Amino acid sequence: MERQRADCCEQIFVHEELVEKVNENMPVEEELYDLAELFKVFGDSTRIRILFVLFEAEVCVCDLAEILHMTQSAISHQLKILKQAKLVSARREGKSVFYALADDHVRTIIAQGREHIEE
Amino acid sequence: MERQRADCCEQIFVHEELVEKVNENMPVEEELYDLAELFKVFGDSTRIRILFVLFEAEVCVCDLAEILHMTQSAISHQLKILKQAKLVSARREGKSVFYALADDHVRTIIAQGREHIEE
DNA sequence: TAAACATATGAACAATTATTCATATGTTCA
DNA sequence: TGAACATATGAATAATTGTTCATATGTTTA
Repeated sequence: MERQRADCCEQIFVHEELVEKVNENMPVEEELYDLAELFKVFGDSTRIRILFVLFEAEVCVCDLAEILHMTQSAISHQLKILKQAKLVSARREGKSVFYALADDHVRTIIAQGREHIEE
Repeated sequence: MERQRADCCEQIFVHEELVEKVNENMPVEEELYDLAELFKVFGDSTRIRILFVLFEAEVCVCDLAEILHMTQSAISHQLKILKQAKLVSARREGKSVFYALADDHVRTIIAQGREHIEE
């Protein structure tokens, strides 16, 4: 098996085999970007707290604001981000808009995150 | 069952029952913060790309830099963040330092993320 | 020990982002 | 229709963050 010389290292560490495997399994640029964007959404404790409320029930914006002791505007801005990431869905009922979890990936991802930090 | 009046809404949306359930299951402030910090680490495409390389093999810093076409310094800074989050582990071998995935939560979390965006 | 190599790190800069404030949009009801 | 309410949103600000550059630390070998 031919090996590839790495420009930066004197030693021959980068096997061509490895480079091929990486290139095979590395998602395309766009998916990498989308993945990072998705996790960025989980990377804010206000949004995490919103998700934990939605784990229990479908809730309207003003109740979220009240439960989390934050302004309506701050909650609304964050809900927009959660909705764009398709982590929550919105349903209007009269003057109010009720938000709910969009699917169960959210629970799994957060559960795995909790498992990781509890080690 | 007694219901609680929300200050912000005229309607009675916030049930005391719900508030109790939320307070029961909402992690404490510190865990919420740690969770958000963990997901922030996944929220950068350079770090995601590093993880995808480590899915295939244990790799040294300069090879990561070469494979990902980035400077050694940029990679090293990101590896520090991944290591602080205990997502990767480091092992020195002579002049080189080899990085590897720390555990399988990483794979699960990224797999769930991919599933979510591929819908 | 000195030189060469691999990695780590502090400072600086540009870019991104969460919240606040003011206000706009959308809905209900008198 | 107009007033009251619930939500959404643009602009501004402060705080955070990824990369680069220069350099420090740690290791090997001649």
